[in-house]
Amino acid sequence: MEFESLSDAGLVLGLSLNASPSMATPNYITTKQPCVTETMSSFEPSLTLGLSGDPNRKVVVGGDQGGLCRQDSTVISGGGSSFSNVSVKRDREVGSEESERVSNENISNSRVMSTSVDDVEDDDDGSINGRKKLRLTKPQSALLEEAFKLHTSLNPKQKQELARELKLRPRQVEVWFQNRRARTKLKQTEMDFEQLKKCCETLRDDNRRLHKELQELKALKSSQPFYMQLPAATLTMCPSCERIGDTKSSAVKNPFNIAAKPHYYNSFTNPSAAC
DNA sequence: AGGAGGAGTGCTCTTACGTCA
DNA sequence: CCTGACGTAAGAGCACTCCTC
Repeated sequence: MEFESLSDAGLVLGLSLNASPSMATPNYITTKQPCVTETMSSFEPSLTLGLSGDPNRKVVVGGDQGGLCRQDSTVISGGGSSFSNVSVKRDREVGSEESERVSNENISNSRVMSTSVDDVEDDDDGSINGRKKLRLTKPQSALLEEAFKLHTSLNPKQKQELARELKLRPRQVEVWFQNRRARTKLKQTEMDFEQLKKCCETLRDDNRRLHKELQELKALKSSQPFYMQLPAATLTMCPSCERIGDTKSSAVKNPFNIAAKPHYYNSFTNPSAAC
Protein backbone atom coordinates (compact mmCIF):
# COMPACT_ATOMS: atom_id res chain seq x y z
CA MET A 1 0.00 0.00 0.00
CA GLU A 2 1.62 3.19 -1.11
CA PHE A 3 0.56 6.70 -0.41
CA GLU A 4 1.92 9.48 -2.48
CA SER A 5 -0.05 12.32 -1.11
CA LEU A 6 -2.99 13.31 0.96
CA SER A 7 -5.07 13.30 -2.11
CA ASP A 8 -4.32 9.69 -2.77
CA ALA A 9 -5.37 8.20 0.49
CA GLY A 10 -7.41 8.64 3.58
CA LEU A 11 -6.28 7.35 6.91
CA VAL A 12 -8.32 5.09 9.08
CA LEU A 13 -7.00 6.33 12.32
CA GLY A 14 -9.25 8.96 13.58
CA LEU A 15 -7.59 10.73 10.77
CA SER A 16 -10.23 11.67 8.34
CA LEU A 17 -8.65 13.20 5.37
CA ASN A 18 -10.55 14.91 2.72
CA ALA A 19 -9.52 13.61 -0.60
CA SER A 20 -9.10 15.68 -3.66
CA PRO A 21 -11.91 18.03 -4.45
CA SER A 22 -11.98 16.83 -8.00
CA MET A 23 -13.34 13.49 -6.89
CA ALA A 24 -16.66 12.51 -8.33
CA THR A 25 -19.25 14.01 -6.06
CA PRO A 26 -22.54 12.31 -5.59
CA ASN A 27 -24.78 14.43 -3.48
CA TYR A 28 -24.37 12.72 -0.17
CA ILE A 29 -25.91 14.06 2.89
CA THR A 30 -23.06 15.32 4.90
CA THR A 31 -21.79 14.24 8.26
CA LYS A 32 -19.47 16.08 10.52
CA GLN A 33 -15.91 14.87 10.35
CA PRO A 34 -13.98 14.09 13.48
CA CYS A 35 -11.26 16.44 14.43
CA VAL A 36 -8.02 15.44 12.87
CA THR A 37 -5.35 16.95 14.97
CA GLU A 38 -6.58 15.90 18.36
CA THR A 39 -6.06 12.24 17.72
CA MET A 40 -2.71 12.48 16.15
CA SER A 41 -0.38 13.27 18.95
CA SER A 42 -0.61 9.93 20.67
CA PHE A 43 -0.95 7.33 18.00
CA GLU A 44 0.26 3.81 18.57
CA PRO A 45 2.62 1.96 16.31
CA SER A 46 0.09 -0.76 15.78
CA LEU A 47 -2.44 1.44 14.12
CA THR A 48 -3.75 0.42 10.79
CA LEU A 49 -3.68 2.44 7.68
CA GLY A 50 -6.20 2.10 4.99
CA LEU A 51 -7.54 3.67 1.90
CA SER A 52 -10.60 5.65 2.55
CA GLY A 53 -13.39 4.47 0.45
CA ASP A 54 -15.26 6.16 3.16
CA PRO A 55 -18.89 6.53 2.33
CA ASN A 56 -19.14 9.13 5.03
CA ARG A 57 -16.61 11.26 3.34
CA LYS A 58 -17.99 14.70 3.28
CA VAL A 59 -19.06 15.69 -0.12
CA VAL A 60 -20.27 19.15 -0.49
CA VAL A 61 -22.26 20.29 -3.36
CA GLY A 62 -20.82 23.47 -4.72
CA GLY A 63 -22.51 26.67 -3.87
CA ASP A 64 -23.75 27.28 -7.34
CA GLN A 65 -24.85 23.79 -8.20
CA GLY A 66 -25.97 22.82 -4.75
CA GLY A 67 -28.97 23.44 -2.66
CA LEU A 68 -31.22 20.62 -3.71
CA CYS A 69 -30.06 17.90 -1.36
CA ARG A 70 -28.76 20.13 1.30
CA GLN A 71 -32.16 21.30 2.24
CA ASP A 72 -33.07 17.77 3.21
CA SER A 73 -30.10 17.27 5.44
CA THR A 74 -31.08 19.99 7.80
CA VAL A 75 -33.71 17.72 9.30
CA ILE A 76 -31.04 15.91 11.29
CA SER A 77 -29.62 18.31 13.79
CA GLY A 78 -30.51 17.37 17.34
CA GLY A 79 -31.70 20.38 19.18
CA GLY A 80 -31.23 22.37 16.06
CA SER A 81 -33.72 23.78 13.68
CA SER A 82 -35.94 21.25 12.00
CA PHE A 83 -36.46 23.28 8.90
CA SER A 84 -34.17 24.76 6.35
CA ASN A 85 -32.25 27.59 7.83
CA VAL A 86 -30.77 28.81 4.61
CA SER A 87 -32.79 31.95 4.32
CA VAL A 88 -32.59 32.53 8.02
CA LYS A 89 -28.84 32.29 7.88
CA ARG A 90 -28.66 34.65 5.00
CA ASP A 91 -30.79 37.22 6.76
CA ARG A 92 -28.74 36.83 9.86
CA GLU A 93 -25.44 37.30 8.13
CA VAL A 94 -26.60 40.23 6.15
CA GLY A 95 -27.96 41.70 9.30
CA SER A 96 -24.80 41.24 11.26
CA GLU A 97 -22.80 42.45 8.35
CA GLU A 98 -24.91 45.52 8.35
CA SER A 99 -24.41 46.14 12.02
CA GLU A 100 -20.72 45.57 11.73
CA ARG A 101 -20.53 48.03 8.97
CA VAL A 102 -22.40 50.56 11.01
CA SER A 103 -20.21 49.93 13.99
CA ASN A 104 -17.04 50.44 12.07
CA GLU A 105 -16.54 54.10 11.71
CA ASN A 106 -13.78 53.60 9.18
CA ILE A 107 -16.07 52.05 6.64
CA SER A 108 -18.79 54.05 5.08
CA ASN A 109 -19.41 52.21 1.86
CA SER A 110 -22.59 50.19 1.72
CA ARG A 111 -21.43 47.51 -0.71
CA VAL A 112 -21.37 44.23 1.15
CA MET A 113 -18.70 42.72 -1.03
CA SER A 114 -16.25 45.50 -0.58
CA THR A 115 -13.42 44.49 1.66
CA SER A 116 -11.28 47.33 2.75
CA VAL A 117 -11.03 51.03 2.85
CA ASP A 118 -8.91 50.96 -0.26
CA ASP A 119 -11.34 48.72 -1.99
CA VAL A 120 -14.16 50.99 -1.16
CA GLU A 121 -12.33 53.81 -2.77
CA ASP A 122 -11.36 51.73 -5.74
CA ASP A 123 -14.88 50.58 -6.18
CA ASP A 124 -16.13 53.94 -7.23
CA ASP A 125 -15.43 53.06 -10.82
CA GLY A 126 -17.39 49.86 -10.36
CA SER A 127 -15.71 46.48 -10.01
CA ILE A 128 -16.82 43.48 -11.99
CA ASN A 129 -19.03 41.03 -10.11
CA GLY A 130 -18.73 43.20 -7.04
CA ARG A 131 -15.93 40.99 -5.78
CA LYS A 132 -12.58 42.49 -5.25
CA LYS A 133 -9.58 40.83 -3.75
CA LEU A 134 -8.30 42.25 -0.54
CA ARG A 135 -4.57 42.13 -0.02
CA LEU A 136 -3.64 42.60 3.55
CA THR A 137 -0.68 44.83 4.10
CA LYS A 138 2.39 43.44 5.82
CA PRO A 139 1.70 45.20 9.09
CA GLN A 140 -1.87 43.95 9.00
CA SER A 141 -0.74 40.39 8.37
CA ALA A 142 1.88 40.62 11.07
CA LEU A 143 -0.63 41.84 13.59
CA LEU A 144 -3.08 39.12 12.67
CA GLU A 145 -0.36 36.50 12.96
CA GLU A 146 0.60 37.83 16.35
CA ALA A 147 -2.97 37.65 17.47
CA PHE A 148 -3.29 34.14 16.09
CA LYS A 149 -0.27 33.02 18.04
CA LEU A 150 -1.95 34.20 21.21
CA HIS A 151 -5.41 32.89 20.43
CA THR A 152 -6.45 30.81 17.47
CA SER A 153 -9.96 32.08 17.84
CA LEU A 154 -11.30 35.38 18.99
CA ASN A 155 -14.12 36.44 21.21
CA PRO A 156 -16.32 39.25 19.91
CA LYS A 157 -14.51 41.88 21.90
CA GLN A 158 -11.09 40.82 20.67
CA LYS A 159 -12.44 40.71 17.17
CA GLN A 160 -13.81 44.22 17.39
CA GLU A 161 -10.60 45.47 18.88
CA LEU A 162 -8.45 43.84 16.26
CA ALA A 163 -10.68 45.06 13.49
CA ARG A 164 -10.44 48.56 14.81
CA GLU A 165 -6.66 48.39 14.98
CA LEU A 166 -6.41 46.97 11.50
CA LYS A 167 -9.06 49.22 10.01
CA LEU A 168 -10.88 46.19 8.77
CA ARG A 169 -14.41 45.01 9.31
CA PRO A 170 -14.84 42.48 12.12
CA ARG A 171 -16.17 40.04 9.57
CA GLN A 172 -12.89 40.23 7.70
CA VAL A 173 -10.95 39.52 10.84
CA GLU A 174 -13.25 36.63 11.57
CA VAL A 175 -12.81 35.20 8.10
CA TRP A 176 -9.07 35.59 8.30
CA PHE A 177 -9.03 33.57 11.51
CA GLN A 178 -11.27 30.93 10.02
CA ASN A 179 -9.05 30.53 7.00
CA ARG A 180 -5.97 30.58 9.15
CA ARG A 181 -7.30 27.81 11.36
CA ALA A 182 -8.33 25.76 8.37
CA ARG A 183 -4.99 26.09 6.67
CA THR A 184 -3.04 25.45 9.82
CA LYS A 185 -5.04 22.31 10.33
CA LEU A 186 -4.42 21.24 6.77
CA LYS A 187 -0.70 21.69 7.22
CA GLN A 188 -0.80 19.75 10.46
CA THR A 189 -2.73 16.98 8.76
CA GLU A 190 -0.15 16.78 6.02
CA MET A 191 2.64 16.56 8.55
CA ASP A 192 0.78 13.88 10.47
CA PHE A 193 0.22 12.00 7.27
CA GLU A 194 3.92 12.02 6.50
CA GLN A 195 4.71 10.87 9.99
CA LEU A 196 2.24 8.03 9.76
CA LYS A 197 3.61 7.05 6.42
CA LYS A 198 7.06 6.75 7.93
CA CYS A 199 5.68 4.86 10.88
CA CYS A 200 3.91 2.50 8.53
CA GLU A 201 7.09 1.86 6.61
CA THR A 202 9.01 1.19 9.79
CA LEU A 203 6.40 -1.25 10.97
CA ARG A 204 6.43 -2.99 7.63
CA ASP A 205 10.17 -3.37 7.79
CA ASP A 206 9.98 -4.72 11.31
CA ASN A 207 7.30 -7.11 10.29
CA ARG A 208 9.38 -8.39 7.40
CA ARG A 209 12.40 -8.82 9.59
CA LEU A 210 10.45 -10.63 12.28
CA HIS A 211 8.93 -12.94 9.73
CA LYS A 212 12.36 -13.73 8.46
CA GLU A 213 13.62 -14.45 11.94
CA LEU A 214 10.64 -16.63 12.61
CA GLN A 215 11.40 -18.66 9.54
CA GLU A 216 14.97 -19.04 10.64
CA LEU A 217 13.92 -20.18 14.08
CA LYS A 218 11.50 -22.67 12.61
CA ALA A 219 14.20 -24.04 10.38
CA LEU A 220 16.51 -24.27 13.34
CA LYS A 221 13.91 -26.05 15.39
CA SER A 222 13.31 -28.66 12.75
CA SER A 223 16.95 -29.57 12.85
CA GLN A 224 17.33 -29.29 16.62
CA PRO A 225 19.74 -31.61 18.44
CA PHE A 226 18.90 -33.69 21.48
CA TYR A 227 19.34 -31.09 24.15
CA MET A 228 16.73 -28.97 22.46
CA GLN A 229 14.12 -31.52 23.44
CA LEU A 230 14.19 -30.17 26.98
CA PRO A 231 11.15 -28.21 28.17
CA ALA A 232 11.00 -24.90 26.44
CA ALA A 233 10.92 -22.94 29.67
CA THR A 234 14.33 -24.17 30.64
CA LEU A 235 16.06 -23.26 27.45
CA THR A 236 16.43 -20.05 25.62
CA MET A 237 18.28 -19.17 22.54
CA CYS A 238 20.00 -16.07 21.45
CA PRO A 239 18.66 -15.58 17.98
CA SER A 240 21.61 -13.56 16.88
CA CYS A 241 24.44 -15.85 17.94
CA GLU A 242 22.22 -18.93 17.91
CA ARG A 243 23.46 -20.38 21.15
CA ILE A 244 21.29 -22.23 23.57
CA GLY A 245 21.09 -21.26 27.18
CA ASP A 246 19.45 -22.71 30.29
CA THR A 247 17.76 -19.88 32.11
CA LYS A 248 17.77 -21.65 35.44
CA SER A 249 21.37 -22.64 35.69
CA SER A 250 23.16 -20.89 32.94
CA ALA A 251 24.88 -18.48 35.22
CA VAL A 252 26.54 -21.29 37.12
CA LYS A 253 27.18 -24.20 34.92
CA ASN A 254 25.80 -23.62 31.50
CA PRO A 255 28.54 -24.14 28.96
CA PHE A 256 26.57 -21.93 26.56
CA ASN A 257 26.54 -18.97 28.85
CA ILE A 258 26.69 -15.88 26.75
CA ALA A 259 28.09 -12.68 27.96
CA ALA A 260 27.94 -10.75 24.77
CA LYS A 261 25.38 -8.08 24.39
CA PRO A 262 22.76 -9.04 21.88
CA HIS A 263 22.98 -7.40 18.55
CA TYR A 264 19.48 -8.55 18.07
CA TYR A 265 17.22 -5.98 19.47
CA ASN A 266 14.45 -3.74 18.57
CA SER A 267 12.20 -1.55 20.58
CA PHE A 268 9.03 -3.44 19.77
CA THR A 269 10.13 -6.90 20.84
CA ASN A 270 11.55 -8.34 24.00
CA PRO A 271 15.26 -8.43 24.26
CA SER A 272 16.72 -11.83 23.79
CA ALA A 273 16.07 -13.97 26.82
CA ALA A 274 19.29 -15.79 26.44
CA CYS A 275 21.49 -12.78 26.38
C1' DA B 1 -1.14 27.54 -15.31
C1' DG B 2 -1.16 26.99 -10.65
C1' DG B 3 -0.77 28.45 -5.84
C1' DA B 4 -2.10 31.61 -2.08
C1' DG B 5 -5.47 33.44 0.34
C1' DG B 6 -9.88 36.32 1.02
C1' DA B 7 -14.58 35.44 0.99
C1' DG B 8 -19.29 32.90 0.26
C1' DT B 9 -22.18 29.07 1.43
C1' DG B 10 -24.29 25.45 3.91
C1' DC B 11 -23.96 22.55 7.58
C1' DT B 12 -23.52 20.97 12.69
C1' DC B 13 -23.36 21.97 17.40
C1' DT B 14 -24.31 24.62 21.44
C1' DT B 15 -26.85 27.74 24.12
C1' DA B 16 -30.66 30.60 25.51
C1' DC B 17 -35.34 31.29 25.70
C1' DG B 18 -40.34 30.51 25.39
C1' DT B 19 -44.16 27.28 25.65
C1' DC B 20 -46.67 23.52 27.39
C1' DA B 21 -48.06 19.48 30.01
C1' DC C 1 -45.16 27.59 41.27
C1' DC C 2 -41.72 24.28 39.78
C1' DT C 3 -39.83 21.13 36.46
C1' DG C 4 -38.64 18.57 32.43
C1' DA C 5 -39.41 18.05 27.47
C1' DC C 6 -39.63 20.22 23.28
C1' DG C 7 -39.29 23.68 19.53
C1' DT C 8 -37.08 27.70 17.81
C1' DA C 9 -33.60 31.22 17.00
C1' DA C 10 -29.09 32.83 17.14
C1' DG C 11 -24.22 32.47 17.14
C1' DA C 12 -19.84 30.16 16.37
C1' DG C 13 -17.01 27.12 13.96
C1' DC C 14 -15.97 24.07 10.22
C1' DA C 15 -15.61 21.99 5.45
C1' DC C 16 -15.82 22.97 1.02
C1' DT C 17 -15.80 25.96 -2.64
C1' DC C 18 -15.24 30.00 -5.64
C1' DC C 19 -12.66 33.58 -7.30
C1' DT C 20 -9.07 37.10 -7.63
C1' DC C 21 -4.38 38.26 -7.64
